[in-house]
Amino acid sequence: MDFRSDCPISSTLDIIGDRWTLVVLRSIMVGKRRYGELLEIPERISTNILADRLALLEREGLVRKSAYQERPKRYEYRLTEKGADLLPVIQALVEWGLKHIPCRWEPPMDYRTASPETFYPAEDD
Amino acid sequence: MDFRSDCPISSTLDIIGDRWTLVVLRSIMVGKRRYGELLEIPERISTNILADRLALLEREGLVRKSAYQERPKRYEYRLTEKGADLLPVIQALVEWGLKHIPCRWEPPMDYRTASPETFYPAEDD
DNA sequence: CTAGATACTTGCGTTATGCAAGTGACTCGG
DNA sequence: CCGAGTCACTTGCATAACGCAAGTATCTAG
Repeated sequence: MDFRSDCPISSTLDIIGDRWTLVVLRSIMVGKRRYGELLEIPERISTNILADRLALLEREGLVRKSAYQERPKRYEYRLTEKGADLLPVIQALVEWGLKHIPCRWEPPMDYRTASPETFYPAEDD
Repeated sequence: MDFRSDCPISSTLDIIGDRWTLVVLRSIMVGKRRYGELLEIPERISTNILADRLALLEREGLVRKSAYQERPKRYEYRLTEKGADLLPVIQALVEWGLKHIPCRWEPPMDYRTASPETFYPAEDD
């Protein structure tokens, strides 16, 4: 990974600063863990972009892929601590959106005030 | 502006979710107000992208362009309340970057804990 | 052994970004 | 009044990212 500068803002954006990465992360946070589930989000992400973003998130250590069953082998994606730590960014986006864009869907309050730890319950496997 | 969904997260990202917009906003927050100053940021933004992002920020009402002198007429860009309200997003990006990316430049603490009002001192003109 | 489900990959056209060079308004020194 | 300089962009063109549709690979149930 090379960064545009050593500013922590631009560097973070070098990793997650595009149209889709945080949307995928948000979706995992609200419980969508499988590729098929993620394809069904209302933003209509396309298959190649989703695969690409999941690979990027895994490569950057924000998400971990693990088999949740054998025969047939199926995988799910879960947040790591590094990924869950983006919750404050996402929460700040929620607050800005609700204040400045009319008629947005309002997430439940417990999501808006949750802490990152809520989203990586078991780092074991 | 059309949005991918009515989720406040994806909608906010529809406006500012690219590689450059928040970097420009950050630069304005730390006191760079003129086109020429903004061109000198360490991330090396190109002229067309900067002009494009400034136009977008103005169109979306996050930034206001105003003449700071006549003869020769010169303009500067200042945050509106709507733009300054993105400070929490930027601060969250700072904290994540400092925690998870090694060797980043560390902004002064008063920037990291400031509130949006700091950045739109006078809405008059 | 064939249909269906899951999880991707490939191809290809459109949009966004990056780099270099050019333009237009103004100002100042001679 | 003329030419050089500054500021704030704009234009042209090449590369990278995104969006859509279709195809592939693996497994499983019937």
